[in-house]
Amino acid sequence: MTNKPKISEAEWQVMKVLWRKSPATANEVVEQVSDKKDWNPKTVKTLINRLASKGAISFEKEGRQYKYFPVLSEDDCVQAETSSFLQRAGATAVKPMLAAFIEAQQLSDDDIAELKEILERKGGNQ
Amino acid sequence: MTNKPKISEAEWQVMKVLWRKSPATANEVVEQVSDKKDWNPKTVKTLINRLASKGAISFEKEGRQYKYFPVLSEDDCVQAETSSFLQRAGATAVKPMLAAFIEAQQLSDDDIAELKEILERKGGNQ
DNA sequence: TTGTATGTATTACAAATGTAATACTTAGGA
DNA sequence: TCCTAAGTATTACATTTGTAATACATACAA
Repeated sequence: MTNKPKISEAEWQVMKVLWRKSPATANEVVEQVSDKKDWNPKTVKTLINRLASKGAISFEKEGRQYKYFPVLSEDDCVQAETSSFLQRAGATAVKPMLAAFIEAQQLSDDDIAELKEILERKGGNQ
Repeated sequence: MTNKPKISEAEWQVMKVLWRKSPATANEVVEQVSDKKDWNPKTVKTLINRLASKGAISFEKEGRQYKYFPVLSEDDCVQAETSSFLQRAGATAVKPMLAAFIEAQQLSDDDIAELKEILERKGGNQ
C-alpha cells in the first residue's frame, strides 16, 4: 500500500549508515559517509532531507538536533532493487548476474553453503 | 578503456530488443518494444538516438533507413548493473539479493544445476 | 520535376538526481 | 538580554531521464 519510494544511488550511502547504526544525528551520518565518499557535508544534508521527504527515513527532534532513523528496512530496499533489475534485464540476465555476483564478491564458505542450500530447496520443489 | 555508458531503465528495453535480433530498423524496434511497453513511437526513437549518442548502439545507413545494432553486449550491461548494485548495497546485501533472485525467477533445473556448479567452483579454490 | 510520405534529427519540458550555497532558527555563552 | 555558533530549511543549478512534439531530409510516385 504505502508505495515504496525509490532510493537513488547517492541516497543509498545514507541509508547504509543508518541501517548500521541508528538513530544518528546528521553530523554522525556525515562523518560515517565521509569514510566512503568525498562529499561536502551540505550534500549529505541534502540527501538526508530528501530521504526524509520521501519517507524513507524519519527523525525525532532532540533539542536543536534531530535524531534520524530508517523507516525502510535494508531488505525492503534490496528487494526493490532486485525487482527493478529483473524488470530491466528480464530472466535471461539472471545467470550472468549471479555469476558476476559470485565473482565480484569473495563469498565465504559459509555464504556459499547457504546459497547452495537455497538452490537445493528451490530445486527440490520443482 | 572505453568507459561504459550507463543505460537507463527505459533504454534497457531497446537494448533487449536489439540483443534479441539485430540489425533492426527503428520501426522494428518500436514494434518489438510495443509488445512490452505502451510507449509512443517518438519516445522509442528518442531512446534509440540517446543510445547511439552514448555509443551503446550503432547503425548503418541503408537507403533512407538505418539498421541499428548493439555495441555493448548483454553481458557487458548485466555486469555494469551488477557492480553498480554491489557498490550501492555493499557486501551485506548479496545474500538477500541472491535469494530474492532465486525466488522471483522460476529457475529451471538446468539453471539451478549450472548455478550450483558455479558455486562449487568458487568454493573449491578458496 | 515536384509534392509527400516516411525516415531521421532537433528541440521541449518536467521530474529526479548530483552537488552545493545561502538563509533561517534558536540554545546557550558573554 | 543579545549575539553567535551550530543546527535545520530553502534555494540553486547542471545533468540525466522520461516522455514526446516539431523540424528537416529525401526517395519515390505522380
